[in-house]
Amino acid sequence: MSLKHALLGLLNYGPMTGYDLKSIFDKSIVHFWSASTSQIYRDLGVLEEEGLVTSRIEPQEGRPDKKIYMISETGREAFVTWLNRFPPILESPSRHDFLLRVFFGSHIPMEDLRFQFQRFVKEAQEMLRNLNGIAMKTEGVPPDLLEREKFFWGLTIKMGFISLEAAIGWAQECIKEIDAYQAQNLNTMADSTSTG
Amino acid sequence: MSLKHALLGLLNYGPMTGYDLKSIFDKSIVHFWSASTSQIYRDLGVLEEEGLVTSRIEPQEGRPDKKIYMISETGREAFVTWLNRFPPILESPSRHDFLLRVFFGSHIPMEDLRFQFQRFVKEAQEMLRNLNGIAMKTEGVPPDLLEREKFFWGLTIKMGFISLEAAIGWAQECIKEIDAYQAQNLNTMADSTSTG
DNA sequence: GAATTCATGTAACTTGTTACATGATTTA
DNA sequence: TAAATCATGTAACAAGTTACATGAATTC
Repeated sequence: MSLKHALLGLLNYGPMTGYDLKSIFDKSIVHFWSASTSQIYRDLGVLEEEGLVTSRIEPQEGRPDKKIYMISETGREAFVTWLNRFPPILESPSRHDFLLRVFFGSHIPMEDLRFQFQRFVKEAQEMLRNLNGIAMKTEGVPPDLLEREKFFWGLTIKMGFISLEAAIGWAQECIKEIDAYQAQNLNTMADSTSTG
Repeated sequence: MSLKHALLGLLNYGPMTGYDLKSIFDKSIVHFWSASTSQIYRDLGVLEEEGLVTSRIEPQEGRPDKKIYMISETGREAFVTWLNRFPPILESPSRHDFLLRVFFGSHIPMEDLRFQFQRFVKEAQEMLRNLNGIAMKTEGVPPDLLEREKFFWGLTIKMGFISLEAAIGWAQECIKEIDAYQAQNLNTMADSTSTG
């Protein structure tokens, strides 16, 4: 359900094409909700069928005609209803590919896992740098709303910082633990060699 | 793809039924990868069609017959291949319902959002307490492997701690920012009232 | 006597991914 | 002249959710 509501949420700022919505997504919401182009176009079609958005065609020359979507009154209501029903965080399904692989880490050489943690740290640090330069696309947003909107966007960006920093700390800690584990195993082996 | 590989990964510990797999999931992997019963049974069927697992029926009385799945050699290879190909973390799609709603927070009263942050803190603290008492289901795991396995499980649990703590810190910070924002707005209003 | 555990799924639906198709305009 | 931007999607497939169906045995 959330993608449709994210689209409705963005359409509150004003009429937009699927293309506009996609580019706004990729500059802001993508940090906590990703969507592909095909999904956006499909869901816009569904939203229109459901009467939550309306559209008009703006003819263009040399380019495909624009199909500009507007949120309807019903759409606004559906959006606010959704927004008022925060689900319990336990119910939000979590999927974390990297952790799943770490869980099964015993099936690959420890050095390979260590390498993956190092890569994780580098990639996360890179993401952190990008987050510093983040600029929400504000073209669609009426200037009088912008200041207030920025407050909420800032809260989500802050979460980006905090969780990336936490993830980096975790991965670095894991590397230390791997090193300690391997050092210990070397000692154990040396012991058993000398005593056996 | 990941759910199938998670199932293969668990089947490395020994033959199991769909029911067993589900209960192991719900005690360990669910913290970073969730799966429903129907999904597990379906994917087991697909894995069998693909030859990555085999199964045998164990008749029971008074209960449905057990269908016990075993990983095949091809399955083991597919699992290790998957495990060796960690994807870039940027490519792992992230979906965070709570953040999506915070992003659109301007559309509900600030007190309501504040309340949701408080609820978030409480729920996350509760999860943190549960994580303390976590016990990976180890019945299926051969004792000689257990110690080594625990090392990797420990790394994922540590991530649970760190990210929950980070999330709690973030939400508390957000509550402070909301209070500051509202105090500032009150002042501005008072100013404009006194001067206007 | 009620709830939980054990044990299997199917069916319908929604959501998300990947690959494909088209083509002018603008910028580097 | 190559790449990026603008602008639309469709089709096929994979993955995830929700609701339903069955029923004995065990534990509270």
